Amino acid sequence: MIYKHANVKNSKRYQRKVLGLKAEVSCVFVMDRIILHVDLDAFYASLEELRKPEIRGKPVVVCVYSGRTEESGAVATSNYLARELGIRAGMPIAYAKRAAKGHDVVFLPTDLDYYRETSERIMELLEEHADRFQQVSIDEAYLDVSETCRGDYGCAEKIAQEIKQEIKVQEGVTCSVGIGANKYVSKMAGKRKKPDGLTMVLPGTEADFLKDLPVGKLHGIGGKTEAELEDLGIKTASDLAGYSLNTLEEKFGKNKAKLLRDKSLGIDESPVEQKEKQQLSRIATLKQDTSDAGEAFVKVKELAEDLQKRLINAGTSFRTLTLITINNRLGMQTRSQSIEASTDINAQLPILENMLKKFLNDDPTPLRRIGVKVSNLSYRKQEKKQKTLADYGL
DNA sequence: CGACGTGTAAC
DNA sequence: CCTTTTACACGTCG
Repeated sequence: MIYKHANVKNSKRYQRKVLGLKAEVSCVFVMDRIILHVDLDAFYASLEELRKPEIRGKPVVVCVYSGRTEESGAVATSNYLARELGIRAGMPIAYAKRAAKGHDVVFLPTDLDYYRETSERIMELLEEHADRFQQVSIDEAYLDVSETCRGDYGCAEKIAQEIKQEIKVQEGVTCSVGIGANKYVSKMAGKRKKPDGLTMVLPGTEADFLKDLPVGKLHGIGGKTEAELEDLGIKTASDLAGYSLNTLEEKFGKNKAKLLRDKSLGIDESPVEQKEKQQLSRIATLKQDTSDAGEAFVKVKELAEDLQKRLINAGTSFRTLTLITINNRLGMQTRSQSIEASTDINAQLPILENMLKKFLNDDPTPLRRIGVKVSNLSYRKQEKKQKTLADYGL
């Protein structure tokens, strides 16, 4: 038995089977996969409630303060009570305060170290239940249980229940789990019931499960694409599924058209695998807008310092350096330059300084935010080292 | 093709 | 008057 995307050579089950079959190797069975998506519910807010019993039962809003004024910044996560007031992730804090007026809402700053620490323990716990594992963010992961469950969705459901129970008991937080035949379907399944949900989409029922969803709710389709689809009269997943592929290709190009069609039907072949980071970046809001290169460069040096630490932790060199600027009208621009592989950003500071000067010369619109990115990374091959924070870049 | 800049999307 | 970090696709240029 061979599983799609299974590491065939290392699979004991495969070796047994092949050795047993000997001559029959040319006949290959491809087993459908079973994937779990686990999403920790309102993670930051839940952790704050966990350690601050006095705020439980209240709307809680965890914020990223930019430091510009007392209240400027955005919402990182809100708990479900706050969401009832319309307070959502990404919303400017000023708007959230307006929505909170007259209610007993708790506003807190993020404590990323605390969240990361807890996340790391939970991810380790999750990984133990998976044949293949992929952490996608601080609060989300995919688990491939194809080999363990061998097509048995009851088995997958049992694993999901165990996971939910363990996380609840050991860490005191809830999660929502989606189960499906691929990553995309498991993700969409998990969204169906939150918080503390468990939703399974059996193979063959994907299109039916998705059919009434507005296209903007499909993972990977955002506001822009939603608007373009709307122009074609496409509102729901089933509209999209029934739409002429030719016409989609004319509007979106072959690749994106295929992607859209797949999303409408619940098709996704991408494997569950932990990927190496391809870029590292830091961006920050300036205390005040400036078109003075010297002033902005002070911040660049700070950010570079920080990136340098992460670079060393990750054990990688970079070949491309990018200066990111966001002006006071919130337009983003980038200037990048490729160099000989380097492991030391500080040695490349003059390059950043030049890019910044040149940039402000061409366009002196005052900058609001500034950032640095390194990409084109190559990892030093390393002896099997301990799994550390840096491994997942959290 | 590689380098560079932008746009979209998700967290 | 609005965060941060990452991925990836696409257009363009030389």
